Formats: sequence, structure tokens, C-alpha cells
Amino acid sequence: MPELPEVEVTRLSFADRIAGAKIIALQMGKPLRWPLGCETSQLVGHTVLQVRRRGKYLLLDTTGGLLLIHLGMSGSLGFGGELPPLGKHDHFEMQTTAGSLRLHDPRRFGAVVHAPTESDAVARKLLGRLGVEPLTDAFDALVFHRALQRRQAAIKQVLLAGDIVVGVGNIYASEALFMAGIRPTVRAARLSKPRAAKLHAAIRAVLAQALAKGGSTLKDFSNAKGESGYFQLDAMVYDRAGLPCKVCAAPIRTLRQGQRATFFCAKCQKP
DNA sequence: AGATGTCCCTGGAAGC
DNA sequence: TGCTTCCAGGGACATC
Repeated sequence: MPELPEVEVTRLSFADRIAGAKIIALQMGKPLRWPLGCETSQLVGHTVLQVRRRGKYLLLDTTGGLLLIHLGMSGSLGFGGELPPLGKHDHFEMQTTAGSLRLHDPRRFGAVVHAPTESDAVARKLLGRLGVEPLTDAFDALVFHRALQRRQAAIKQVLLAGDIVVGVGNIYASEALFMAGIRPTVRAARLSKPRAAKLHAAIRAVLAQALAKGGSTLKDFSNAKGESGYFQLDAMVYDRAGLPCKVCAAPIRTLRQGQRATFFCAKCQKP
């Protein structure tokens, strides 16, 4: 389940190699979440300029427009000169002079969407409501606290919504809240300035740590070189229901928020 | 506007 | 053993 660290690790694993390459062919497999939005032939002959990331979206700038790639929850990208034949879950492939970029996505929550430019309506619809990047200076503790004060929903769900800060998915939301000692059910607006600052730091720490370690493999993540991350052993609460808290040994508890599993330690995390 | 629920999809695990 | 059911999750969308 790719969250920000996994998407960034994926980007780093092929961005340099694909930059400057010319697009030779484009193929789509089964439909993904949204249609590509242009003819596959439209990009042939164009050049890939660079690969950026915004939230969990990868942005491929090409001379023929922007390609937005989202890995959904089961997607992974492969990039290389000699990939195996297309499998039943390979739903997008772009052949370039530097190698082929391929999206493998069994559950097809992922997407590849073309937009003429970033300011085009299609791109704005996907990127327009995204919050700040957590690993940049734009993510400021005081601004974060002020934004939280306007929200009455549970802090976990506010983090997942992605309109205040991007890239915090279900796993890292639970992990960051544990690190900050905050119960996931606390209303965002009720967090004091110090607690918001603690959460701000925790989000950065958790994401930076996962990024440094090459992304999480809690399910089956691998980067575009086929290498997997190894963060799963570091999870303090995620997927540890009933197991002893690594800090205080109290059993980790689980609940559902917005149809999603949340894990927390009732002793370490205060309401 | 913000909060909440629903839906998309498939493979693996759990239940009968 | 073989069926059915449940669950995982990002995020757009609909509905209050």
C-alpha cells in the first residue's frame, strides 16, 4: 500500500534513468480507475523531461503533456530494459528509448491520466485540493495547528483526508499518532498547540524514517527496480492488534474510523 | 463548507 | 475440499 515514502522511493528509482528518453509506444491493459484521457498514440515521439511527485501522485512531464500516475493501493512500477512479458495485472506500459515503464496493479485502484498541462482542468481536479508536502518547509507547525482548529472530525480522519497535509495514509497515520501520544479519535480542533507541534514532528519523523529505509512492505511494495523496502518490522502499532505495545506492553487496540482500521495504544496515546 | 458513507477492484484469509 | 464472505485501502463522489 504505497503512501508518500513508497511513491517517493519509486520516483527516485527511475526518474534519472527515464529523463530525456523518447516515448516509443504506449499500451493500456484492463481499465484502471480513470481513463487515460488521450489516444495512446498521442504521446509517441515525445520526450520525458522529468519525474516529480505531488502527494501520492507521480507527475511525468513530457513534451506531449503531463502524465499523472497513482499507484492506488496495490500498484507498483517497474522500469527497465528487459521486463518479462506483460502479465494479467500489468495495465500500463510505456516503452521509451531508455527502457519500459510498467504499472503492475492487481486491484486496479491505480490510475494513469494524461493532462495537457498542470493547470488543465483534469490535473486541477486531481491535484487542486491537496495539502502541503510534509517533508518541505511549507509544512509548518503553527500553520498546521491553525488548520486543525477548523476541523471537528477525528484527527486520524483529518490526516487521511489529505487536504491539510498530503501523503499520510492509513499506516503512517496510526504510526504518527502513536509517536505523538495522541488518541486517533481526538477531534482535530481540540489539539493544543504543543500537541499539534508534536504531531507535526511525528509525521515528519515517521515519513522520513520510512523514506530512508526504502519504503514499507507491509503488503507487497517494491520500487521500480524491483527492490522491496523493509519498514514493516518497525511498525509500533499498525497491524498489531492484541500484541503488547512496544513501549508499555499494554495490548494494542483497534477500531474502525471511516471504514478503515486504526491501531493505537490506549495507555501511551491520550484522548 | 465540513462530516460521513459508498463505491471501485482483486486476492488472500477466514468461516462454514 | 470447496464454497461463500469478509477484508484490505486511496480518494472521488453523493448525501446529509
